[in-house]
Amino acid sequence: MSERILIVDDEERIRKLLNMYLVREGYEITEADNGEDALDLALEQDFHCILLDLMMPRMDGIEVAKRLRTQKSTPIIMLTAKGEENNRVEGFEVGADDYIVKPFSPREVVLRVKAILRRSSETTFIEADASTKDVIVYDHLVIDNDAHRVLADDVKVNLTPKEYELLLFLARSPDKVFDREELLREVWHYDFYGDLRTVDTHVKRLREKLNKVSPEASDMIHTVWGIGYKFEVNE
Amino acid sequence: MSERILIVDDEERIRKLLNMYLVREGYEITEADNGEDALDLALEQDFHCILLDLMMPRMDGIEVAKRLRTQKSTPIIMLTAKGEENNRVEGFEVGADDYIVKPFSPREVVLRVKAILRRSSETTFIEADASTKDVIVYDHLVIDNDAHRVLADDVKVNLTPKEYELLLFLARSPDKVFDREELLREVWHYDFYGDLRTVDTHVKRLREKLNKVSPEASDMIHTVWGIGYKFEVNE
DNA sequence: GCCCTGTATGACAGTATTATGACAATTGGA
DNA sequence: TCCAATTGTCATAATACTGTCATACAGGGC
Repeated sequence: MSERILIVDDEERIRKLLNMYLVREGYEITEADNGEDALDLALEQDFHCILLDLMMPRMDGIEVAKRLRTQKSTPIIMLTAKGEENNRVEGFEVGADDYIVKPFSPREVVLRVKAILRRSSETTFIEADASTKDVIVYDHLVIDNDAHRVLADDVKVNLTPKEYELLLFLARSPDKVFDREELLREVWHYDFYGDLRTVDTHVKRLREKLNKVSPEASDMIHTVWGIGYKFEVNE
Repeated sequence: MSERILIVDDEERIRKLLNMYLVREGYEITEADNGEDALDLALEQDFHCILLDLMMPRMDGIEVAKRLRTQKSTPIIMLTAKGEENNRVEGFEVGADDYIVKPFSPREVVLRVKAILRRSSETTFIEADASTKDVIVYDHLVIDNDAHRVLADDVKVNLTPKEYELLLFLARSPDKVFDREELLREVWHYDFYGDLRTVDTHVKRLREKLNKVSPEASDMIHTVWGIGYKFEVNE
């Protein structure tokens, strides 16, 4: 029996994007494009989680959450545009369980949904994620995400935000090929519609910086001809 | 089996904030928005710790603590607004184990809760409080939190309260990056909704004062472009 | 080898982010 | 109350980062 998720956003584009990624994970999706419908749906059906846009015409996310909370405790993940972040606290006040700032990466949303569902299903078991320090270690490359620091052969490499994000994303899924479109969506986030070749340039700059310190580290970023790039561990 | 904490405060905003941070640490949370419910809950269930607001309608924290203490010795951390501090002594009289003044930093609360739980679990073993001395020592920088004094290359640096708090906060989590929002929440406390750039200005002033005495000490405060700041130890 | 397609590179202009300095508001004592 | 220190905000200057494009280069099929 798959878990049911309600997606609420007035932008169809966002709904479809989330839908696609969540269906792929096996969730059953329902969509609503306004707060009123969302509230009705959420009250009459039992969803396991609700992805709720903050800003919507007629009834906004805060109001939906507030009213829903008088009846049910369905987990809510608020979607909020940058700049609306001041509503963040207000969102938590009315009982949102998590917050995602737009534009998000679809993969990130999937991870958060999973986290919420896990949390609400196994309230007994605690994962001490305090100790889960976020460090990726390979022979010639270490990425410490807490410190936001990259070491190639023990030498610090200064990366720009995009270079860092790109490397982190690739390194988190070693040996998996991503095409440029996918990378733009994940690293540049969904609202970026730029030149695919932008990725190439960033890969170039990233390799350049790594290569200066450690050719081996630089070589971990492979070009897959005709497809895209991957972070290769073996060999 | 996770440890159970009861949060008692009439302000929902405060409850949610504490809830969020404590859940993240793996604690199991129960909330109450008034003293009567709190007392009932605390008597019928066994909590490992109670976060108790001092000022509440109907039955205040003092009264709750007093009555609870006739039956149980559950550790109590009192939450008290600035200006209510006169009740502090009275609070300790009725058996509060610790005191936190509002507005607090969420992280601070987590630390105190951990401390209380640690203390109550190892009542047999006494840790020599010499080791608990709150002094942070680095090559070019010493922060003596007992004396509230900062030495850069053995020279005393006069910092304003905010500068001091900022430095202390950063230095307590070396190599970890904090964004401006997080710093505002932790150093400026949860009720501050100001300009994010306020952080920049304080960092500037802090660096200025440190730099005058020890450029090395000043350089420990790193800007992480696109993210925020961190206190860097290595290199 | 030759061509076609895809990738790497280098330069540049535009954009975003941070540092700084000045000022007003606030606070905390004397 | 007034003064001095501290604090928050803002405009501006100084930096750093990005995306795009034109061009050079490389891989693969024939």
